[in-house]
Amino acid sequence: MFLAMRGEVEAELEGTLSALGFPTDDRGIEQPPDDVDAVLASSVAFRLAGEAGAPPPKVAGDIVAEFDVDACQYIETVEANGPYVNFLPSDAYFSDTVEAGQDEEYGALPDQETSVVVEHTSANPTGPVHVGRARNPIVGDALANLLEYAGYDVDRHYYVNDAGRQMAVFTWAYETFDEDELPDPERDRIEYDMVRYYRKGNTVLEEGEEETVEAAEAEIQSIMQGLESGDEETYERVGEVVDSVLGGMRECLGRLPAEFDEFVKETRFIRDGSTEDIATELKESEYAVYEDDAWQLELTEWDIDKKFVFLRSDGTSLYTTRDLAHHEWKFQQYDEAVTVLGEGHGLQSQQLRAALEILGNDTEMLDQVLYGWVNLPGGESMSTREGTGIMLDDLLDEAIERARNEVETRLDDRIRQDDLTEADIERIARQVGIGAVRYDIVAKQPTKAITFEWDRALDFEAQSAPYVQYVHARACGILDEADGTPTAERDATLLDSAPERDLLREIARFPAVIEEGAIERTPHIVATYTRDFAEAFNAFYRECPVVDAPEDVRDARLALVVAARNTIANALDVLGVDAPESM
RNA sequence: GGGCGUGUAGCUCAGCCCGGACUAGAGCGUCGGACUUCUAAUCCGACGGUCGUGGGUUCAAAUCCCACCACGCCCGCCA
Repeated sequence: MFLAMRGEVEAELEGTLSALGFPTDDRGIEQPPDDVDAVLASSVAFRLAGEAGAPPPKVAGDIVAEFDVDACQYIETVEANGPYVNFLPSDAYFSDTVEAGQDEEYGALPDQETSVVVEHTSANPTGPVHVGRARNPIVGDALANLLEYAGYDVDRHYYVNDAGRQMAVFTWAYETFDEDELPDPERDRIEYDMVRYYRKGNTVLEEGEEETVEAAEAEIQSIMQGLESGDEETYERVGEVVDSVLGGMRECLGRLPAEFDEFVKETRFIRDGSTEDIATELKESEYAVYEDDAWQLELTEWDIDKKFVFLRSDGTSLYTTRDLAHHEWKFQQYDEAVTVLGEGHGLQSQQLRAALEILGNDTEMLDQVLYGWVNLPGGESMSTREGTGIMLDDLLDEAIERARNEVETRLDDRIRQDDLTEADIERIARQVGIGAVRYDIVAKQPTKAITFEWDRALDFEAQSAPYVQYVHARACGILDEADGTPTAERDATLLDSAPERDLLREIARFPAVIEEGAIERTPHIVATYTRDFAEAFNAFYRECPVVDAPEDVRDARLALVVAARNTIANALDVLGVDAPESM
């Protein structure tokens, strides 16, 4: 109802300002601080004071006098408080919020009739997913969820870099070394098995005998040429390595869970000739220069000093050239494209954007969300090739293990008699453990750098997933105890205490949080919201008994609890965090 | 050197895009309280801040502009 009320305030305030002869472009609508009863307020009187030749409070008074409250369903009164114009909610605001909240889909916005592709993770298929990369699927998945809630038609893509030198090295190594030359795999899954060849190959290339290295380089070059020229046999050889490693990584990401609608291979854009077409088109552009035997783009017009090489001196394409074809392909199929990528790709993403513009694309369609690295204490970075870093599998295992200990130590203190089975304990440990990891990462602005520390990543205290999950479990506990759904007869005017009203206000603004997060591409504001919401719910829980309340109050409060449960369940769903019914 | 990002309580972070009720909010930690009650993974209270520094714009700056400092990332015919 918040969105509806904001619409009313926007429209009526515009009319009011216009009637008073003021400009209407700046209406100064904002959310007042917590200790003010209003849902919305306007600070426009400040800025109009000069024009009106009157002090702000006088202007605010004039606006209040002119404002037509009767035209608004959700505004009870408008009042001036010093220079501010405050809009207070009507009974309908609260009762409609209760009604809207009964919908299990509450928070989902109407269909925007816009398709958007969210590309995230896209880690090179060289080995197990480590924590340094894990921020990408967690942020990307939450962003995709958020856009879905906001009414967009979302596809999730993983762009597979299967055409670069890394994969040629990997293929050569896989075909060259015997299993018995390698250490035991760290975990029984295919990518842990495979990465041993990759690491061995890189070690040999760095430290091996000259002759060995030369022979290897020749083979690697031949694989790369095979890929570039569209040789079927080469694709099959490389594809075997790529597909098996990727299969394992996919299982790992599935634990988060992060799932994809499509794995788009880079080689696809070589094979269909689109990369070559792009290169031809770029050569003809006014920004193209041929220098040092290579084709480059001069991008100073975009404030990029570094020239962008799009064809090597041997005539082969580069990663970013292929990515241009990839992006044009996305533009053809979707209305908008969002890419989540590490901050290391900052320059490349600027070059990509500029080149797409040169090719005549509307780059407004493209939104690149950058996130900072996750480093090890001491500033060491995580590397698949070097084998440094914390594996995501290990982090998740540890998180589940610690969560299980928490569940078990609390078992004896439980008041609620719902007899958790071993399977329940396992499930809760998984929900809480993985939820804590995801929440910890998604709750922060992605641009902040993170240093990985076990205890911090696995902190189950407040401002973490379990804190919010507990609210959901409490709401479920009440509904469980009340045994049965609330009757259709519910009178929202009975929900008139401060904790009830505060909770309703939080419920009411959930759709606005979804809308803002989707527009700004900031899933972390949903996490911030869940904390505010949890605070409001816990105050309600403390002060307003539900099950033992008089019948009419009980019915109203049960409906409120249902709305609260749906809200927090969906907010957690956006974040990709499970909502346990019991914990 | 250039580009991008970050800098808010001892620690981890919201708030900054779009200036206004901010006398800057949370959590952790510390100290002190609350379970015969719908789950205490909760709640209540206390302590804790030159919002990196300096200038500027404005009636009003954590928020906008400029300079500087610190840290991170990038500046490959790698991906």
